[in-house]
Order: sequence, then C-alpha cells, then structure tokens
Amino acid sequence: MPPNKPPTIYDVARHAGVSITTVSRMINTPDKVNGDTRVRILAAIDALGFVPKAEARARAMRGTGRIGVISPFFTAPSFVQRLRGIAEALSAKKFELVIYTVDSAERLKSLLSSVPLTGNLDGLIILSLPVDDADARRLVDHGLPTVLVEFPHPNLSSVEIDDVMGGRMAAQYLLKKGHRRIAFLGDTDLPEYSLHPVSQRLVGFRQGLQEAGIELPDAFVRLAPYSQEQTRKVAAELLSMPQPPTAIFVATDFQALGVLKAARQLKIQVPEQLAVVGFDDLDLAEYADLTTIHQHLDESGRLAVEILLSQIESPSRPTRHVKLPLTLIERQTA
Amino acid sequence: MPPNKPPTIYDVARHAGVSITTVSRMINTPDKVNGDTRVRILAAIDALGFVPKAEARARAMRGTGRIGVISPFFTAPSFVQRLRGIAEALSAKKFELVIYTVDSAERLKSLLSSVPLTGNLDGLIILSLPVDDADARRLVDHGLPTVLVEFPHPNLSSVEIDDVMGGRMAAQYLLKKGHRRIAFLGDTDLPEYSLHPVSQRLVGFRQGLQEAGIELPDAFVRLAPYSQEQTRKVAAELLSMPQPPTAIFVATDFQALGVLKAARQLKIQVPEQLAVVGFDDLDLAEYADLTTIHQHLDESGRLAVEILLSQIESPSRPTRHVKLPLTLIERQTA
DNA sequence: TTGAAAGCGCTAACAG
DNA sequence: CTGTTAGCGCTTTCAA
Repeated sequence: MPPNKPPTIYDVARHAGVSITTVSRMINTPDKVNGDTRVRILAAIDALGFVPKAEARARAMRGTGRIGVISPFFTAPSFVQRLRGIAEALSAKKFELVIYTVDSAERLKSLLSSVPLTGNLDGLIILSLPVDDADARRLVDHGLPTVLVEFPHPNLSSVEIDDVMGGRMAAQYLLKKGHRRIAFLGDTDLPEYSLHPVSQRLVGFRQGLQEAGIELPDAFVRLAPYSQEQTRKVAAELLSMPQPPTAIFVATDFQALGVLKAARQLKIQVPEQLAVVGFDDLDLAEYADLTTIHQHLDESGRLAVEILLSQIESPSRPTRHVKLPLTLIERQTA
Repeated sequence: MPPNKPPTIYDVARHAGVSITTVSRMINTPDKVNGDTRVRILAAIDALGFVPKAEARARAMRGTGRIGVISPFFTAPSFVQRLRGIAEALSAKKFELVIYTVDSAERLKSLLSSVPLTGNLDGLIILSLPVDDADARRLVDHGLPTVLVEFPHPNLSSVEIDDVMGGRMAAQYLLKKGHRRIAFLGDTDLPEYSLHPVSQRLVGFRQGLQEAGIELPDAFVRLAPYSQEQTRKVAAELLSMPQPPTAIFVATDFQALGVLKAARQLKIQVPEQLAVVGFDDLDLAEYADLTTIHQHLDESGRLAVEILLSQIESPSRPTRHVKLPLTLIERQTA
C-alpha cells in the first residue's frame, strides 16, 4: 500500500535504487540513462504512479525550453523548407517547437500581442510576416528574443533574402544567354497579412534589364494565382502572343512548373525555344531540371535558430541582420 | 528599461525594500500585511510586471490547449502534407501545436517516455512511427489521449492507410490496361525508428498480380534510396534490361518523378512505351501529370485531430480505428 | 553513466 | 506585522 501523499522523485529513486538525479534525468533526457537503469526507473514510476509536479519543475528550470514560430499558414513549400531547418536545429538543442499559423491580418495582430505575454516562450521566430514598429517595440519591451526571417526590422535581428538581387541575377543570366524578349511571371496572392517578396524580385529583374537597355513591356509582366493550373493558363496566353517571349523569369519555382507544363502542351521546346528560370530552388526544382535562383531555405531556418539561441544566452548582444547569399543553379531549362 | 528575465519575488522585495516573506504574504494573505507596505509592494509588483512563475506557466498551459505531434524528421513531402492538415484543423480550434521531430530510434524512445510526463499536453498525435505495447500502455496509463497515424495499435485510436490495398489497386489498374511485364520500385530507407509502408504496398501489388496469374520476377522488384537521382539510376537500369517492363508501379510519388526522368533521358515515351503509377498524390503529382494512388494526406491529419479532440472531450469513448480510402487518380502517365 | 550538492522561486514555521 | 530560515520537489552543475 503506497503512502497517501503523491510520490516524488525521491520515492521513485528509493524504489529504483538510484539517486534522484538519475530519476530526473530519466524524465528529461532518457537517452542519457543506461538502458538497464532506465527500465528499473520506468518500472518504479509506473508502480508508484508518479507524475512530476509541473510547478516544481517550473521553479527549478531556467527557461521554459520553448521556442515559438509564427508562420503563414504553410501552403507554400518554401515555408515548409524553412521550417524544416528550424525544426532540425531546434531538436538538436533540446527545445520545444511551438507553431502558430497565421491566415489573416487579425490573427497575426492577435498573436503578436498575446504571444509575448502568455506564450511563455524563450524566444520567437517570425517567418515572412510583416512586423511594424509597434509590434517590434512590444517584443523588445517584453524582453522576448525574436528573429525575423525575410522581413527585416531595425530593432530586431533578422535573416534576410535579397530578393531584388535575385531578380537582377535572373535578368543578367538570361541576357547573357542572348535573350532579348524576356517576360516575368509572378503570383497574385497578396494577402495583407503576408509579404510579397515576388514584387521585390520583379523590381530587381526590371533593374537588371534596364541596365542592359532592355525594355520590359507591360504585356510581358504577368501575374497568376499561386497554383499550377492558373499559372499554366497565364503562361499559355503569354506564349500564344504574336511575338512571344523567348525567356520567362518565374518568380517562384512552384509556378515555374506551371509554365513548363504550358510549354509542353504547346509543344514549345525548353530550353531551345523557351528559357525558364525559377526562384527558390525547392526540392522539386531538381526533378524538373529547373534552372533557378537558389535561396538557402533550410539554412535560413537553421541560421535563425542560431541567432535566436545566442540572443537568448546573452540578451545584451546587439541585433544582427544577416543576408543570405543567392546562387543561380544552372540546370536544363535555361 | 523593462527587465529581460521575468522578475521574481526577490526583485519585488528589493524594489519595495522588504523581505521576500512579506512579498509572498502579500500575494497569499494580503490582509496580514500592513496597509503601508502593501501599497509599496503592490507598486513594485506592477512596476516590474511581476507574475509568479508557476502561475505564469500554468496559465500558459491552461487557457489554450496543447497538442503534441511526434513526427519523423520531415524530409519526405508526405509528412509535411499530413502536418498541414493537422495545423489547419488545430488552428481553427485554437490549439497550440507542439512539434517533436524524431531522427533516431533512441530519440523516439526518449520522447515516448518523457513527453507524456513533462509535455503538459492535452493530446498527442504520432505520425508514421512504430509504437510498441509498452509505449501504448504508458500512454494509456497516463491518460494522454493519443491518435496514431499510419501505424495502428489495438489500444490507441488510429488513422490507417491500407497500403496493401493500394498496391493491389495499382496492380489491377495496370493489368486492366493490358500490361503483363510490370515492375515495382520502392525505397530502401528503412530507418529502424520509422515505418515502411512501402513494403506493404509491395505485398498488395504482388497479390494483385498473382490473382491474375502474373509473375513478379525478382529482377522486376527494385529498391532505391529516397532521392530523385538514385531512383533515376535504378529506373534506368530497369529500363535498359533486354526485356524491360512495360509498366512500373513506383511506391512513392517522389520517386516516380525519378522514374519519369529516366524515361525522358532514355527517350522512352510515357505512357505509350512505359506506364508509370505512383503512390501518395503529392501536390507535385499534378504537375507531373502522374497517375497515382491518392491517399488523403491532408485529410489524414485533419481526421486525426478530429478523433483526438473528441477523445479529449469524452475520454470514456472507445478507441477508433479509421481506415482512409484510397483512390486511383488517372492522369497522363498510365 | 552516475551521484553529491548547490540552487530554482516560493511557502511555511518560528522568532521577534 | 515582519524577517530569518528551513524546507518543497525538481534541475543542473561538477566530479568521480
């Protein structure tokens, strides 16, 4: 007949013939306990019906071991790949990963005001979401270490992507290949709560062309919703013009696939008759043999974690703004 | 200059010029504190924004429920799509989503023994990971509602995929199309910590062929690591045989892309000279116009959440085992 | 891999 | 009324 009081690690320790340290270890980092002892302790825990007191844990623990990630609702593969980098880096350290998804401007606002207060987090990563001055101030005031990805703010650390440069790189590459009639295809999904890096890519692209004295006629700038089918349609229109482009810079890989499909259906040879350059270098770009601008998606996540953790360790450190390099990956489509 | 670390009663005590005892008393039995001191302490408390630590934690854990997801480290797109279904369903219900990724058998064991204890979770979803009797028992004993996806266990609710049936469907479809020399291509990634549904698909596939009296020669069963390039190589070998198959059932869409690539490079016409059927119906299958077995990935996540939440609400409910239907999506490759 | 011992933030005696 | 001090159950160095 076990005692009346709820069992503590001390009871478990005695029961299993080990020290309380080992029991604690068993609970928190079981892999650091010998398989043998582990079984004994597990048995003791079961036998006594032991449940750790959350309150006592909270007391004894330094931080909460929780990192929050606020991300647009992951419909686009690129978020997922960033997230993958984050998850990887985080699970290596022993942090819990809490995900908040955003699907509206209100939800973002609401998260941004509640999370720092009640989120009980050690740190926060915000993916591809706009943070205004008030938000940033609140984050700073609450002493919640935060790293922004893809949307810089002077008061918070960030990992940035140089979308303008990316667009420029695409332009330069296609020009070098001898193209003169070059079109741009981007997406129309401009939710107020999210960013639109695609616009930046267009800016850079236009710059690149201008520097070479090439026009980008309005008819060659097309937008389509972020879906394969819709993009395919728009691409087909573009390719059916009397004077169609000989190259298209598609601002996202995913849409580039739609363009390739349109070309296939119209029996247009890629890259002979049409060059296609994408952006992102998603996993699937390799399959499609898509020439594309590689941005280090996984790496951006890992880096964000690294910056965040160092900030958590020494809060006095100044904010860092890292710009990840872009690379053009030459494959078969251009 | 707000503090960086959450303030403790020590901070408050110093700030108010009293001892920690008095602060503690102020919080628990305010009437036993002098009106004068009380005011000073009160002032200090909200000057510092003091919140008792345990309480802060409790509050964070209480209001919004927490659902944990244990998933293999998401390298495969199929996990991501399941996760997407989960995230969607969960954020609608105002639940917090905590992600634990597994990259080894030890890590899985470790999570399975620590998470129920210290996770502070209201429910748990385990994706495509093997749960043995001891694990299941612990989960049940701790009263942590759990739903398994893709790996059933009698004592826990689950959402299952009928991989055997899927393999059979693929076989039947190809047979109906008149194929007789049909090959199988699966992946070799058999981490001990994860499952291998692909084997089940092969079993079903073989059954389907046998029922029609068709042989599946060993030379037509090929495995390749889960990567486009490696799969492409193996497929190329297969297609370069003296008597190559006229159809290939590729057990994962992602690898099917590799097969298609091999066919392209060898100038083998799909579907005229080679039929290809995939499995999963990932987003990218649509792009590739891949005929494939559709499993409801997003839906499996949503469903898991639904079952879990209903289990949380009424813990007495018996466990449910739902088998999601599979559908063959006919596109261009077979 | 393990244990001793020093905290963690807080409460509860016990004097004053 | 207030401060000192000894725990509470648990985590986390640091040696061994």
